[in-house]
Amino acid sequence: MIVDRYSKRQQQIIEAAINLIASDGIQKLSIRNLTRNIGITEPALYRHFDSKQDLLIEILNYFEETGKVINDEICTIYERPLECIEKFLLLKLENLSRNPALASVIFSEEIFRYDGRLSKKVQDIMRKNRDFIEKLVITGQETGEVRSDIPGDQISMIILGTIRLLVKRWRLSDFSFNLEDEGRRLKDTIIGLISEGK
Amino acid sequence: MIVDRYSKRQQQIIEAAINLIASDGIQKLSIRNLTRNIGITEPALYRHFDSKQDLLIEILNYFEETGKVINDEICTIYERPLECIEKFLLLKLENLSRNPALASVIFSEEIFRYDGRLSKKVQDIMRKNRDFIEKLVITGQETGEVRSDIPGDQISMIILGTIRLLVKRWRLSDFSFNLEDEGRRLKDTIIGLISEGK
DNA sequence: TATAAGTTAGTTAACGTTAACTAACTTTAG
DNA sequence: CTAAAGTTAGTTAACGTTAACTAACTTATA
Repeated sequence: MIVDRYSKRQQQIIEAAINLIASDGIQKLSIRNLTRNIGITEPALYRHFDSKQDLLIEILNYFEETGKVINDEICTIYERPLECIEKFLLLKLENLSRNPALASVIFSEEIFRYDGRLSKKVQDIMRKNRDFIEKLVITGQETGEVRSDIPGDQISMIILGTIRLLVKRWRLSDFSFNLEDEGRRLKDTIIGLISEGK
Repeated sequence: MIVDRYSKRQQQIIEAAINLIASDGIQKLSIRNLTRNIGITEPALYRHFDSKQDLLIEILNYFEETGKVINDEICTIYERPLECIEKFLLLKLENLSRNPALASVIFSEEIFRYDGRLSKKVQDIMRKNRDFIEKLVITGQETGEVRSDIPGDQISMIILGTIRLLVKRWRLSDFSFNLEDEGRRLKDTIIGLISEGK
């Protein structure tokens, strides 16, 4: 799993960290916690990662890469922009559903805020999704699939903002509802809302 | 300012805390920081608040109360639900614009996540806004002002989610754009989108 | 047998909080 | 009206805990 540029132990550490983040939130992730969970001592971790920051960066990298895989996949399989937006939403929701830790990480900008490298990375990930959707919306407006009476950046803000809030509520409710089901309903509404003509 | 149930010193502490939160984020707010900023020693703070948690609760109370004042004001001045939603958005954006710390607090659920009292309070505040908008949307649908082809809860999610994302971007960009201007544009779009007929 | 991966036993820095005490007021009592 | 008693708001010094991290030594592996 994950990526082959990591050793077995590194993969194990990253996976354990993700699981801990998923269950207890990112700010409960300490080296103590993490290493105890794996069954090694704290200093042993430093044989595999130079610092906690480095470990967190690798976790963010992992999520960034899986996100990229999703986006690339969409582009090769589907052609119509509106269809791509639809698939984007479905795949992202599915991905979050399977990796609740990702929801924790997505909403941790506040925690990373004053760590330059980490907050830059989180913002990068956000920006990539934003750019991806915004481009789809704009080409959709050019092909006439997406309504043109609203600026593309606003449409993308509506799409991402709405989904983000759904995910936030899912997380705050301790994942108590089915994200994919609710997301599908919301996706249908959003697609209907931004389509040209009725 | 604030409320008269606090002493001068308590008000000063609360205000200083809000300013520190605005500039450095909520998780940089330590008793050390705060008291140094005011010019008293750490233990002196405990003459005015029993614990840090108590202080944070009071800060949240303050924001909750100003939010309530806004909502009550809207209800007495305006009648048409759509008009109320419009004013709600404008007043909230104005309030955030004047109190950037509020944006920090709004997005700190992740930090409070494992403090029962604090996370409950934050969720209360979120829920109040949600209920307020959802009710307006539903009565708007009944009076025929708001489109009825989309469930009310979804419309309220679109409204709040979109605005939330705008505020989040404003915060992540270090308040680098004019929130009220951008918000007004977005508000017009949202109102157009949810109005019945075109 | 050298190196990778682990251990024990620490370090430094920060956190919220408390104990013990004091200067400067205000209130009460003789 | 003055002196004792009490209150308010502050001080210094320290507490116990936790955080990330490290130096030095040991074990396991290729």
